[in-house]
Amino acid sequence: MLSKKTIYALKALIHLAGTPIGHPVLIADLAKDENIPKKFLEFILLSLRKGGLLQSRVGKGGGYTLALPPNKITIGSIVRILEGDIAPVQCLSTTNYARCEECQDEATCGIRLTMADVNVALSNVLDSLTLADMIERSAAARNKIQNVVDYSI
Amino acid sequence: MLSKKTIYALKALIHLAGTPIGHPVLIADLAKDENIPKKFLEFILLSLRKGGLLQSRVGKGGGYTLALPPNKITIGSIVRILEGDIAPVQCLSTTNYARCEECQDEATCGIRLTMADVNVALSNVLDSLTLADMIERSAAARNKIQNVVDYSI
DNA sequence: GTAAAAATCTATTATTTCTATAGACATAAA
DNA sequence: TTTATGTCTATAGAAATAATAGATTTTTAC
Repeated sequence: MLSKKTIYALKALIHLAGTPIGHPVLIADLAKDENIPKKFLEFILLSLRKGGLLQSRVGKGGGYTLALPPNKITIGSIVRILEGDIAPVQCLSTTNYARCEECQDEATCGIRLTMADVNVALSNVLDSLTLADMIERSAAARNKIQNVVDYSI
Repeated sequence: MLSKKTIYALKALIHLAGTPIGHPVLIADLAKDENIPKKFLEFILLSLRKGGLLQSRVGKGGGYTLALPPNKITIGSIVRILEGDIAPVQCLSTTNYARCEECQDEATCGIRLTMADVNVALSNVLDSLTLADMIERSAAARNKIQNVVDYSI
């Protein structure tokens, strides 16, 4: 289950993707528009910037913008930055590996060997989806509803 | 990331799968053999029993046994019992649905529409893997190592 | 060069979830 | 009727998540 932090990040990124290029968005505005606690959002945006997904400018006229086009920002990269990892067990993590206290021998641990499949499946789907997909799907759903409404009138 | 509770459950189930049919295992023995805090394990086994994966008998000669053959116990069912759910957002959960406070309209929420794909991928892999797979893979890995050792002598 | 606008940093608190423990209770077998 | 066992209720401790506060630095514009 994704944490609130990650959901906030996704909402913020979707918002930023919808603003014209060259127009930085203020933390305060983003917080107000998306109903995210401002100080918490500060921390989230900073993480995303350090993770390479956002650019920021300090001072008057500053704010946040995407560092990449939306179709180059994968959901996987977002989740990895905010949740620390994707792997179902830490002994499978590449970015955050730790030996599992619970098993004697990693090489023959059935849990690990099986969770490796889960890890691959999850990584594949998360890395194949992008911010652009999120926006497209939302728009497509809105269009569909709009058409149904038009017909029914 | 799976909680310790779920890892403990997997270890316990693997252990139970390895004991002869008709021989219930005591909580105390399981706790000792697998290095799981006894009281915590009690709670876990009870959850698994209520979830239909284990059978128990009270009193002398009692203990726990699997309620199903290992190839009928999916990893998905285990995770659902211990973690409550698999869905990445609660508004996609079938067993534990809750409306998400963060979105105005579920039908057009880009996060939800995208996470639906993740949910399907995750469910598919978790429901395709079973306790028997865990055991087989562990055995296969042990065999492989054994053979390598034999050759090298 | 000074004032205002903005992000950034450090620290702390509050809340929730996860992990673990204790003790009383119920059930079944010998 | 005693002993062995799982079951239940309650609670405590630890860790992670969510949120807040205030001081600091950077940049622009006047």
